[in-house]
Amino acid sequence: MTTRIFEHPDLADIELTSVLFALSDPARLDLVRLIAKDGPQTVAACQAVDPAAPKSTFSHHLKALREAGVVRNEPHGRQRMISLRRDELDDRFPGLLDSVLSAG
Amino acid sequence: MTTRIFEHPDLADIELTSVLFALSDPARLDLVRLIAKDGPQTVAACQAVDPAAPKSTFSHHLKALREAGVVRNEPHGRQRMISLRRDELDDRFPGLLDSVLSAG
DNA sequence: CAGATAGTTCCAAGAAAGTCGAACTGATCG
DNA sequence: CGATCAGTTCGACTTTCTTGGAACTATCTG
Repeated sequence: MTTRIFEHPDLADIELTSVLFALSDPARLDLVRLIAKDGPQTVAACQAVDPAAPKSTFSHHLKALREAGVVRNEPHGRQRMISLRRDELDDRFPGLLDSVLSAG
Repeated sequence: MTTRIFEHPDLADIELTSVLFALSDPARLDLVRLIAKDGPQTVAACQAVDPAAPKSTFSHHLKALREAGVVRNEPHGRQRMISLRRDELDDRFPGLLDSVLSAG
């Protein structure tokens, strides 16, 4: 199913340690960097960060980021759009995303 | 052995994902908060964050933080002092520690 | 309706982390 | 020196992550 609406944690329920964990994987961090830079992307476009990886692996990383509250995953026609919950995260953890994204 | 000198990663070798991972555990994050607030502490004093936890468990967390480059662990008489590598981390990942520590 | 497309979910296997008791070691104190 | 103290390391066990192939589902296109 492509079009199902996923659960996303409420802003207030997002935990710092979960966010840190989600960002602590290089593949996931690369993905977050991509959508931070280029804006919302389809899953296929996101996969550009590691074209060799199987779809299922990628989907798992997306799930981890979504459940941690880092990313939104919403139906968009026959595709899905992945977007960063930037404003929300900035609100809840001021400066966190900025420092992570600007880190060399 | 209490007095052995441990390896600590050079600042340049500290990786963002490793730091994020080290901080993604609640027990370790609590510990980092403690020494950020109260300054360098002996291991025993650090254990105040979770007095019920066995020493060995605690020691493993310390090792994880040390190897990630978050913390320094140095001999001090018959004890050891645990200190936050704050200036170094601020230098390498500006704003990161501040945002993590100030997060509610 | 038949394909093709875009992703997810299921399942299993391997890798990595966390947990904790027990043994160990170096420094200090009597 | 012998005992104690402060912490680390070892070893075994359990849990959680990661990975990836295969099956599945929904949507769009012809």
